[in-house]
Amino acid sequence: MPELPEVEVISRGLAKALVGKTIKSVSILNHGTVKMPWQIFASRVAGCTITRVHRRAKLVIIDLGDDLHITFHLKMTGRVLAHESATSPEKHTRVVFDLTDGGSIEFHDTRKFGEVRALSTEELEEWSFYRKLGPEPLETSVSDLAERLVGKKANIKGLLLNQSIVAGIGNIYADESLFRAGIHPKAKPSDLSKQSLENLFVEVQKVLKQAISENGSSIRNYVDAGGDSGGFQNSFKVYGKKGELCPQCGEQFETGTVAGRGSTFCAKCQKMSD
DNA sequence: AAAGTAGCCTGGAAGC
DNA sequence: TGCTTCCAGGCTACTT
Repeated sequence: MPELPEVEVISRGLAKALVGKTIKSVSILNHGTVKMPWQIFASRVAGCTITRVHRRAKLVIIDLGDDLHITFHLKMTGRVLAHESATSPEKHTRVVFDLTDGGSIEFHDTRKFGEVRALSTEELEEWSFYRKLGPEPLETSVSDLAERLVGKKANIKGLLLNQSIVAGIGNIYADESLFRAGIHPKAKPSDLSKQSLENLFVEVQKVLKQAISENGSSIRNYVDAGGDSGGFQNSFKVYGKKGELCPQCGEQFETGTVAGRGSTFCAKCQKMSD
């Protein structure tokens, strides 16, 4: 499931491949993927030239000039692929943007959770999901990030996953950051010092940066814009390590549901309070 | 206010 | 072997 690092890597790859290219036409193979009237979507993007590709939270955003933006939310299994020449759609290809140079952009999504839109700048800024997004964790100081959690009584993992508090963190990087910071996923910020919360975000930033530098994590079916896998999954310390032993203390990792998600953690190394 | 859960989807793994 | 069940999880909507 692509999170901030994977979406960042995809966006950078798409930017290299696509800026300056022009969309000729669109084929919508699964109408449910396009979260707006499909005729409007198709007519808006046809003939437009790609000026920039970037990321906000877990959204890939392709700018078509100053006032039109294609947004892709990959959810669990979405992929955005840039092809240099004609390719035939696969079973799970949902939307194809044909380019005037013979290439294409393919939105591939096994489970159909992914969402694609083409919005004006005003529509984008008024979109409730977009409007509520919290700050980017790599563009905000750990002090400011920690301040958003201070005193809260909900479990900390749920807060990290809440996109309106901090944008871009999902289950993998939440578990990894909490383990590295030595904080239990069910700990409450109200039981932790500001110092501990700042340290958590130091670890969040380190983990996200390392994952980006290793081209993201490939579990299940993540691939970048060119179809290549990432390498950060080899650096996981807790995520998906159910039944294994903690490398720090040797105790067996615990697993359970926290904030509605599968969670793995070390009950000995990860504290509930300061 | 906050926490829990169903639902959206599919395929791969596990269980029988 | 082949069937059924479970599980993965980002996000919304609804309930407690």
